[in-house]
Parts: sequence; structure tokens; C-alpha cells
Amino acid sequence: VMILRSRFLDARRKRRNFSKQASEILNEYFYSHLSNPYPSEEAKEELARKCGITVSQVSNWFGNKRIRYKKNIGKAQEEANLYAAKKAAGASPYSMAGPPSGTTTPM
Amino acid sequence: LQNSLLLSNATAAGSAASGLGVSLGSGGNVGGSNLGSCNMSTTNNSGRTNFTNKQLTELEKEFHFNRYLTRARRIEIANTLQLNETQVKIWFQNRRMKQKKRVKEGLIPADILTQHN
DNA sequence: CTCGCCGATCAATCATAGAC
DNA sequence: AGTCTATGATTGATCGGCGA
Repeated sequence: VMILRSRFLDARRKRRNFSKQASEILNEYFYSHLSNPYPSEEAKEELARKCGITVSQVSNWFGNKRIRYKKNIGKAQEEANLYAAKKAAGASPYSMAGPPSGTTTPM
Repeated sequence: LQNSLLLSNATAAGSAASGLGVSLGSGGNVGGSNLGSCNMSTTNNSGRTNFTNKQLTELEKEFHFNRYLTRARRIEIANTLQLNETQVKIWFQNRRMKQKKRVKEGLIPADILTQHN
């Protein structure tokens, strides 16, 4: 009924998925910091710059990622873990905090 | 679709927005998703409270009037909107953070400081 | 010691873009 | 062109830290 007006005022939620490359960068950071996936404000700014998105968007991404990663564990998430496995192994620009034993339960 | 008209502000403008009383109503408290003109808010299965449009509209109006609340004002609003003082307090805190975020990023409003009180 | 605020985060949900 | 899933954004509420 009134839901009509939302359509346009809610233009904000007319989101656009981030570029494949941006997702790549964000995931690389996330999986190479699984033991502590909480980037500092500075790190967020750098990620935002590299990804071409805003700092808030980086925060939203990590917020969603942490929750959604946690709500899985043991699913294809482990698979995506190979993200860090290879990427990080190659040349990770950040400190590769190595969790105690391989697959861990960070959060 | 639930929606929102609750985001009437956003881009500057004092947005008087579309005043409507509108429809929908149902009542209940828990479980009954309501929206629209009912006075009582509903609580989710979890602890999240679903404020009604009326409550949000009033809170928004008050916020534009004054970004900070006094104890007295808080009590008054909580009473009027049938919310806890804590909920009103939290709403204002979140609202301030929201505005700060908007000012920080996109150019929203930098002035809307109709400081009165 | 208590209280409000800030900043960051959580957790559930909304609405849509994109996959099938 | 639908239906279902992935994902970015929003928001009430919580947590730790500060200062009055």
C-alpha cells in the first residue's frame, strides 16, 4: 500500500555488488587474518582505497563476513579457506597470524 | 517487503515528508508484525524491538529539534511513545552515530542543528 | 560508584543483484 | 521471466573504555 514510496526513497539500497577484484582483496585480508578479522581504522582505509569503496562499506563487509562465516564453519567455508592457503602463502602483505592448529575456530 | 519511510531524512532537507497516517495495524506484541499506525511496538523473538512508524517519526522529529536529550525530555518521550527510557536513549545514540556517518561520508547535512531547547 | 556517550560490533532482517 | 541464493545495507541492542 504505502510500500510504494519506499521504491524510490530507498534508492540507497540500490546496492551494486563490489567488483570481483575488490571481493578478492577483502577475502584475502579476511582469510589471512582469521584469528583476528578486525582491521584497524587505518587498515580499513587502505582496503577501501584499494577496493574503490568507502570505509563504511569495508566495515559492512567485514561485519557481514564475520557473522556469515561463523554461521557456517564446516561448510564450503572451509573450502574458501584455501583462499588464504594459497594467496597468503604466496605473498601476503599483512602479518599472517597463524592460528594454533590449522583449521581453527577464531571467533 | 516491509519498509521504510522511516528514512525520510537522509539527504538534507527538513523533509516534512509525506505525512500519512496510513494503514496497517494489527496488534499484538510478539510475533505480530505490524507497521503503520499502531501505537505499541513489537518485540522480536530475539530481543530486537520493532518500533512503529509513529514512534520513529516522533523520535526523528525530536532529534531534529535537539540531538541530545535531557533526563526530563527522555522520560517525557519514553512515556509518550510507550518505550523504555533506555530504548529512547539508545535510539538517540544510534541516531547521532548515523548522522555522523552521513556527514563524514556523503555530503548530507552539516548544519541541521536547529539547536533549541 | 553510577551514568551517558562514543566507537565498534553483533545479529536479525530487508531488498535487491545475480545465478540457475 | 520466474525462483532461489548471495550479499550490501540498516538498525535495535551490547560491550569496553572514558570522562563527568
